[in-house]
Amino acid sequence: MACETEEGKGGYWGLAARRCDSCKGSPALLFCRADTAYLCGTCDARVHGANKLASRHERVWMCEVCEQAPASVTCKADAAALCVSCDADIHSANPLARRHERVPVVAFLEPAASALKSAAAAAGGGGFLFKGADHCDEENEAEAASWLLPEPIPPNPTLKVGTMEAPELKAADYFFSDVDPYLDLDYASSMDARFHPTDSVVPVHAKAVGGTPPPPFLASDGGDSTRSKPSYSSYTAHSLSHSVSSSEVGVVPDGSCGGGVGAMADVTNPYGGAGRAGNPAAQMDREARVMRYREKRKNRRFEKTIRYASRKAYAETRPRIKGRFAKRTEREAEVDRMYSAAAAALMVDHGYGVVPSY
DNA sequence: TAGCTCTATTTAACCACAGAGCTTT
DNA sequence: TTAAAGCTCTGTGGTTAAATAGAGC
Repeated sequence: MACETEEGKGGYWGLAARRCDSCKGSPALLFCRADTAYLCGTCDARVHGANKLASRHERVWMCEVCEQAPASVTCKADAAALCVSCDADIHSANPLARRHERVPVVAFLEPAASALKSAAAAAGGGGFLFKGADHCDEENEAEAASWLLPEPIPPNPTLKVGTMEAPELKAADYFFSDVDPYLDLDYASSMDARFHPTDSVVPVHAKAVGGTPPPPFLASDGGDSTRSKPSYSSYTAHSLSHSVSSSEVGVVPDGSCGGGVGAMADVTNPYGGAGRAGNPAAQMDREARVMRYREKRKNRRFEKTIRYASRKAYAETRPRIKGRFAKRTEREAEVDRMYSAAAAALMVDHGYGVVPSY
């Protein structure tokens, strides 16, 4: 799948990617600091493979968002290399984005293709670079991208998957490697509805801290909190998810689309609306929505999360018959009540306060 | 190559009940 | 306007039947 299209169409959203300073034809893939030049993969290999001195030129990837400037930081949460401008724009958008851990981009000396492979390996195969090598992902991305592209783009029969010398790969495989086939740009509203804040916390915890949200569980590896998995903490998972959704909605309104229905309608008809692709406002809106979607996708969790720890506790202690919940017998209920009363009294005696009766 | 059988894997439904949230008084 | 009572709905986990996929003949 190639996002890059015929000459003149340029990069995504109609924003032309910066052209290679050498061949003037292909989109620039990287920036050579020594030469102060933007180069495509082919020209990079040619220029920096010419001699030993040239091969020691430090190069950095282009910004994955604007494709106009060299990347200056790598955002771990977004798994994307960003230029100064895009970094500022994106990470000042909302509180969650501001928490993204970013590290200065590391220049590389090896040829672009090798650097890509290294980056892909470093990302554990799931990184933002070189994902086009995965055929299944490529198909899914193709489908997803087909929903997003402002205009239908015929597949490029000359493009081979994983052929890194094809600079066209960059725009598609780098940028859309994050696009989920289950594209749902209206995800925020639906999730907001589903996880209403008033129903998203374990009540006991919320009360215990007097309304102040407990600190989120951090990843055991000490990594950045934006990507950490909560360990048995429904509060963390859902309060975080909600904050993402609500903040995104606040930052990037759907504009003229008029809410969820409109947004979805726009997605389902990406080619609709004559002249939309050429409408800067529409493009910006589209860009914002895709960015919002990517942000959500980064925080999406597929593992089961527990919203109510107390209910989990009840469920685990509840009698079952062939896996199904069974009614407690009167005797069991009586024992349970006695135990609960005794436990409550014990806790009161020790100053723990009264716990909800089982 | 199509059709059938068998095996392995995945998915969804079922159950009772505590508690949140809403409505009524 | 506030508080209390009553009602409705949600979420929780282990088991199992049903559905699906794959292999072999």
